[in-house]
Amino acid sequence: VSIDPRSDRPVYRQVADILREQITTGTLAPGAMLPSEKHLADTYSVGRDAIRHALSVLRGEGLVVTSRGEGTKVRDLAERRPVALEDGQYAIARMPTDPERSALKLTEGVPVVVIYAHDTVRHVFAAHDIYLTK
Amino acid sequence: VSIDPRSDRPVYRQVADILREQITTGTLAPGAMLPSEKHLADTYSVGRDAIRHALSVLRGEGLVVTSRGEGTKVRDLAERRPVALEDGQYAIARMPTDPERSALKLTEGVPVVVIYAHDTVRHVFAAHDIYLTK
DNA sequence: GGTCATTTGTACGTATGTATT
DNA sequence: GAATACATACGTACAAATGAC
Repeated sequence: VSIDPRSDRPVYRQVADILREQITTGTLAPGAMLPSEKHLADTYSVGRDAIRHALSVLRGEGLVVTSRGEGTKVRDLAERRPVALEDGQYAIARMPTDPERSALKLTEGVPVVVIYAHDTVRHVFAAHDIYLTK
Repeated sequence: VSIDPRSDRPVYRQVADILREQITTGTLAPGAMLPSEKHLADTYSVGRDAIRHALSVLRGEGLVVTSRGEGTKVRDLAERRPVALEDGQYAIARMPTDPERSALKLTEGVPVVVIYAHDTVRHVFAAHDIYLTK
């Protein structure tokens, strides 16, 4: 499993593919720490840019979580929990605003789901924590 | 309106704040092109990195769309359309996979909403195109 | 409590590829 | 074809958070 810089597929996506494979097959188990960005960069002989971009992809997919000063670990895919929409409520998905990121302790690349009732915000969830039902 | 590199608030967020302000107040009207990344970088005396990061934030919020070789323009707001969840359907939000990005012509930083019926994907939407109702 | 090494976050620069005009 | 604009990818540097000691 190696990186081809000349491939049409961007390097950062190749790295994301490799790590995703390791996560979904269990080589990297839930709760396990990934190697540091520097270590990964050295391992695959790519820049830290590409590694960070790859990790951002995986965060967006809800596969890993990253903490500053600590590192990146495999999420417990334990489960999204159901959230039901009530009458008169509607939901949108988008990237979080700054206060939302702070409140939910979200890292880069993680979307939120916002539930409105009568054009007022009722709930804000990290997207990978929930699924919406009728 | 200027950037303070010594502020606690990251430069890219300060830039995003400025542009967001201009969009929401109408200084940058829907459909209007933003200055190029290079132009913005020169204007605010920051690196292109910070500009790109700022634009990524705005894309995630659904405020602008970016096309390679063309530029970034202000989205027509208030054009999310309602999508109703049917019985047995559920929806999740996340960042898109690669095929999804291609199919929907999404750029960096834009989440998707995926509708499932009986654990099978039924629809995939760019998050900023829709809102979900019961 | 304080110090240090480690790790991620931000920010700059440069270069090259690719899509659009 | 040429110019413009975004995408990717490398490098460097420093700040800030964490954990170990």
